[in-house]
Amino acid sequence: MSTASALASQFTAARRPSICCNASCRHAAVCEATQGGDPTLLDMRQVVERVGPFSEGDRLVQPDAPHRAAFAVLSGLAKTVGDGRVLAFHLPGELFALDVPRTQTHSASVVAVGKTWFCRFPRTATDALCEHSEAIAAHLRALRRRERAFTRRATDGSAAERVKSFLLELLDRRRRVEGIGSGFIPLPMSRDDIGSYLGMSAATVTRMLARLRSEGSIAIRADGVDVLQEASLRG
Amino acid sequence: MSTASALASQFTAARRPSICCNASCRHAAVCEATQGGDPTLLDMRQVVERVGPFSEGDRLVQPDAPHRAAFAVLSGLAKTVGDGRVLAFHLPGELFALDVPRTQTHSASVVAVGKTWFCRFPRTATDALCEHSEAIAAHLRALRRRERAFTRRATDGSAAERVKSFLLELLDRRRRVEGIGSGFIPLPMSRDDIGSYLGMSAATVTRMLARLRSEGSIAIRADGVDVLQEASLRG
DNA sequence: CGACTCTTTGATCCTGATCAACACCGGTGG
DNA sequence: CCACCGGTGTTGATCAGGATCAAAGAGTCG
Repeated sequence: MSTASALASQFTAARRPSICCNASCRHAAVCEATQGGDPTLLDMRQVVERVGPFSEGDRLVQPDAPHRAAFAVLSGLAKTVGDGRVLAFHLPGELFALDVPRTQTHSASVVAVGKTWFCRFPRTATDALCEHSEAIAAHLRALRRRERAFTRRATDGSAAERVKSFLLELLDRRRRVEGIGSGFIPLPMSRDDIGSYLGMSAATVTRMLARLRSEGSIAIRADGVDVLQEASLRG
Repeated sequence: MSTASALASQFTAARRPSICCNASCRHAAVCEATQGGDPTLLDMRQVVERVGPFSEGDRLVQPDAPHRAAFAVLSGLAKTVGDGRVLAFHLPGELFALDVPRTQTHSASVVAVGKTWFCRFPRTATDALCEHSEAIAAHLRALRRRERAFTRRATDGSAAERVKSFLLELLDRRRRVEGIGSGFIPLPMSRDDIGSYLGMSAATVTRMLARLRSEGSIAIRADGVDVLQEASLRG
C-alpha cells in the first residue's frame, strides 16, 4: 500500500461520515466514549461521526499534523507507530489519539490493521462539551491518562515474560470493554508488529508462543490464541 | 555498614551544621545553588547549612520520608538508589533531591559514596525565598528539570555505547560546574554501582573500559580514567 | 603482615538476533 | 479446476553480546 493510496483512502472514508451513535449501536455496551450509556456522557453521541472502512496500512493520523479529533475503534484494530516502532495497539471500543495536550499536534502515526471502522470525535466539539460538562471533561482526562499507560513500556524482563504480559494485557483490555468473555485473544496484527511493540524479533514472538503452547497455557489459532491456563500466564 | 550506624552517622552530622556559604567558599565558583555568585541568587547563601562528614553507605534521605530539604554536593559523591538500582550520581557542585513536586516525599534513597560533605537547603527556607524571588524560583525549576534528565535513562544501545556515553556525561557535567578542565574523570563509585546505573554487570563495565584503553581512548587509573581521545568516545 | 574487598581476566553458558529453508494460505490467471 | 505466486508464519542452525562463575592480582585497613 503506497502512501498516496493510503491518503486517498483516508480522504474517501472521511468524506462520508454518518452519525449513528445511540443505544442500538451494536458496540454501545463496549464503547469507552459513552461508557456503556452513562447518562452524564450522553452528549458524546451528538458529536460523533462514523468513518471507514480503512484497510491495512491506511494512515488515520499523521505525526505533527494538527490535532483535530480523537477516535474510538468501532471494529478491527489500529496501531500507533512512531520512531519506526509500534507504540500501542487500539482495541475495539477504546478511545485514543487523545494525546497532545501541549503541542496541539499528533506525536505519531495511527495506522489501521486490516479492515477497520472508527468513530471520530472532532476536537472542537469535544472541547465545547468539556466546557459545559465536568463529567465529560473528567472522563476524557481519565482516558488520556490510560492511553499513556498503554503506550509501549520500557522493555524489561525476558522475552517470555514480555509475551506473557502482552497476552494478559490484551485479555484484560478485551474483558474491560466487552465484559468477562471467552479466553480467546484475536491477534490480527502481524508477528512483526507484535515484535516491534515488545522489542524483539518476529521469530522470537513465534518461539515464545510455541513454548506457551507446549506448556499447555495457550492454543494457537490462525487468527489469535486461546488462553487455556490463565493462571500459568500470570504466574 | 549497618542501617543503624548509617542513621546514627546521619543524625550526628546533621546536628552540627555550620553556615559558611559566601564568595570565599572554595567551591563557590562551582556551586549550582548560587550559580557562581549570580547576584539574583545571593539569598540562597543565607539559608544553607553545611552538613557532614558522611561516609561510605550513609543514607542522606530515605524513600517516602517527608521532603524537608534539597542538597548540593560540597565534596565527594552521592548516588540516588531506588528499586535496588542506582538511578543517578551527584557530582560536586550539583544540587539534587529537588524531586517530589506532588507527593511531598522523597521517592528514593540518597547514599554517600566515600567521605562526603553536603550543603543543605531546608525546604521551608527555599519555599520562602521562592515566594519573594522569581529568579530563585525559576532557577530551582530549571535545576529540577535537569535532575530528572540525569536520572537513569532507558537502557538502549550496546554496553560499549552506554559506557562511552556515561564517561562523556560525567566529563560534560564536570566541565559545566568546574569550567573546562583536565580530561580526568574521577570514578569513586564501585564498578558495581556503575554497572547498576548502566544496566550491566560489573565485569562488563571493566571489560568495556579495558577495550577503550586498548583502543587508546582512555587511560585507567586507580581513582578514575583519563580521557585521551575524546573524539573517539563521541564517535 | 594478614584478612578483606574490589578489580581484572578467563572460561563457559544463555538469551535472543539473524539467516535460511520450508509450510501455509489467499489470490490470480490459465 | 489447478498451477503459480508473493506474503506471512514456523522452525532449525548459527552467531554475538553479555551474564555468570571462578580464580588470580591489587589495594587497603586493621
